[in-house]
Amino acid sequence: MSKVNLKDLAKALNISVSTVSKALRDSYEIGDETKKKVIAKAQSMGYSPNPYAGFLRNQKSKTIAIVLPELTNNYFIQAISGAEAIAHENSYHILIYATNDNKEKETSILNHLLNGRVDGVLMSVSSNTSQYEHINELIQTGIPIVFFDRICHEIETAKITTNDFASGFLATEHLIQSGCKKIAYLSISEHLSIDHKRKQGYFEALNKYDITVDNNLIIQCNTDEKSNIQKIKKLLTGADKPDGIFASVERLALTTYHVCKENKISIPEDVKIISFSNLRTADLLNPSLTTITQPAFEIGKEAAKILFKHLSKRKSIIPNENIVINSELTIRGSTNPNLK
Amino acid sequence: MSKVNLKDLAKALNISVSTVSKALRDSYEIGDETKKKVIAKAQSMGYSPNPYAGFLRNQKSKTIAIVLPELTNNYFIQAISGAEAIAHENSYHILIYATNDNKEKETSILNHLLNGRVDGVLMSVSSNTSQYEHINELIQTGIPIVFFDRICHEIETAKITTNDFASGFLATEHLIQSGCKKIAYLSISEHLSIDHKRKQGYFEALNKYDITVDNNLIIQCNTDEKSNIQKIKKLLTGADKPDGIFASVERLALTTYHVCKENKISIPEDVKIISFSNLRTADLLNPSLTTITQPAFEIGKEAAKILFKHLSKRKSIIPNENIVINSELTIRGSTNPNLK
DNA sequence: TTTTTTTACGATATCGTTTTCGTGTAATTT
DNA sequence: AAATTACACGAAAACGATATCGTAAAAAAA
Repeated sequence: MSKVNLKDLAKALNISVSTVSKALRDSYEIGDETKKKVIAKAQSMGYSPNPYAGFLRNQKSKTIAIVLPELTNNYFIQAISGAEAIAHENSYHILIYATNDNKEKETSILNHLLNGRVDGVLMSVSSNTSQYEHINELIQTGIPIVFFDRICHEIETAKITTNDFASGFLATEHLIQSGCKKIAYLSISEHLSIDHKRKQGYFEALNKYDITVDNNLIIQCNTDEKSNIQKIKKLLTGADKPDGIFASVERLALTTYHVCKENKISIPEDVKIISFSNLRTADLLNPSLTTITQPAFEIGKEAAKILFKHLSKRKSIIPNENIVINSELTIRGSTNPNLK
Repeated sequence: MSKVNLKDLAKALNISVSTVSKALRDSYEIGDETKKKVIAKAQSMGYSPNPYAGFLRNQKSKTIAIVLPELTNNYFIQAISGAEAIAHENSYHILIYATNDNKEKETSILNHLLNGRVDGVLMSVSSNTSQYEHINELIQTGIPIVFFDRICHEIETAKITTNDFASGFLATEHLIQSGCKKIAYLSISEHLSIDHKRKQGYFEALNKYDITVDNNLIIQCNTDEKSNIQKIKKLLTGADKPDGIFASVERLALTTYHVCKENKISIPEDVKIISFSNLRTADLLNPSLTTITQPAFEIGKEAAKILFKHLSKRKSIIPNENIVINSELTIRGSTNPNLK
């Protein structure tokens, strides 16, 4: 009913607060009989320790933050889900924050975390973040951070990614082997390392097959859906249209699908599409979408595991480490008419 | 760098801790000059108040919990996203918990919240929850709960839902008007009020058009995907197969799509499908899916707003209230071959 | 001038834990 | 019997911020 604290318990048992506390924490200083009595009473009175009092005392909050560009994104949600599973195993709590891909909000959120509200942070940076003082400040305060997916190379800590370069290469090579000669790349942001690596993979594949890079085929997209539609429409209805598209993220592939539908461009006949994606309905789309799928759940789990490993060691400095978990190519109808 | 507290600030300024505290909270007791000095120093030393100290003092954590059956669900994610927006406006923090649709985990999570870790809870109950002591206990501790979507009628508080009955009716009527004579209902759980209401709407529509209810067409599904596939396959390949399916939740519609694909059953020619769904790719599916879409983002916002309204009033008891935000029917290819 | 009020600040208790240290009793050693 | 050690517990000081109360000095009222 009303909240029971140690004092109430002590009064009910006619012993001191410190004895109750020690009994509940199974201290060697307390006799077995007393321990039993205390535990029984705690049970019957429904005692549950006030978390904040403990945090104040030990400076440990048993809480981590997950900071992400957006929530309505299949990849991030799966990653959160993986991290949640590990957090629950470790009796940790998760605070969640969305930056809306906005550096100001991101900075504001990190500043709110400076004061010890959380013991550690899992983070994917926003796509327009190119300076990192706000992140460094957090680390210098002694709050460890683990990056996943949209990482910061400039900061020394653990980073979990997928094999972006190799996957970018593979995706592009798959388009080439499917007969594409003119392949466009839909870029999400020039500031993001993942985008850069995927694009490098794309270049490498073009190079291997002696295809010259055409800068007009590299479309710089952003978070503004309408402008993306414009750009992709222009690309697909222009004079020099591509026969293959490699979308760096799921959202851009879906936009492309919409543009194609709108303009009666048929996939894969007119243009083949491949995309990084964690869409569960990829195989139900019209046509089904060929994807590079990241093991998002595993990536979330791994990031959380590394963070907890260091938290339990009371080491706030996480040494630099790059962990790569490979993505998988699944060929479907958007690159192969037989699988449509 | 290292964390600065009030004491450090006081020492640096050569004034007392209480003066610093009051100056920062803009108390009338403190002179303007002192205030300015304090604020400037706080800025320059990077002072940020320790949240837990304040919580201990005022018993307010500025944190709420969102407790959900699962995270990898479009509806819930949009709802979280809506709640997050409101929470951020109110400078509140969000703890997130997934019950995995498991009553034990749900109970364990709520028990962890009993001790004042959060000021309030937004919740969608797990589908196998039929007893509510764990929820009542939380409320009696003085922690208000607002339900959304999967609500508990038995508990007196605010509840946000969509017009489940009317939408169930509308969905079924749409199938009937599209020519269906034998309509199956895919139920998610017999314990859930949303399922019950949607089913009642289904009954009502059948009744209006003089179609007798056939219990063999009401398929009781659950969280086990494999068993659902079995049941739906049996339904669609059996002797008495339906020509229309109303899926109570998105997941079951997607399972049905998979079963149809696997067994060469064509939608909408062989069977028409309508479903409650918040899938962003509904119009890109093959065929595009006719949906009843809940305004999930709005529902999350509304739930959070109501909770915060009561939290600011310091009233821990939220009077019973049923708020309904209507869903929208979008007709697409799965019920209309022309829109395929 | 004396008294009252206002202004501006400091000392301190408090929130609920944990933990260090102290202490009285009983058990063991010399 | 005296001295030492172990045992079981209590008192009290933290953790950091806040709010109540008290009190000098200055200002206003008498």
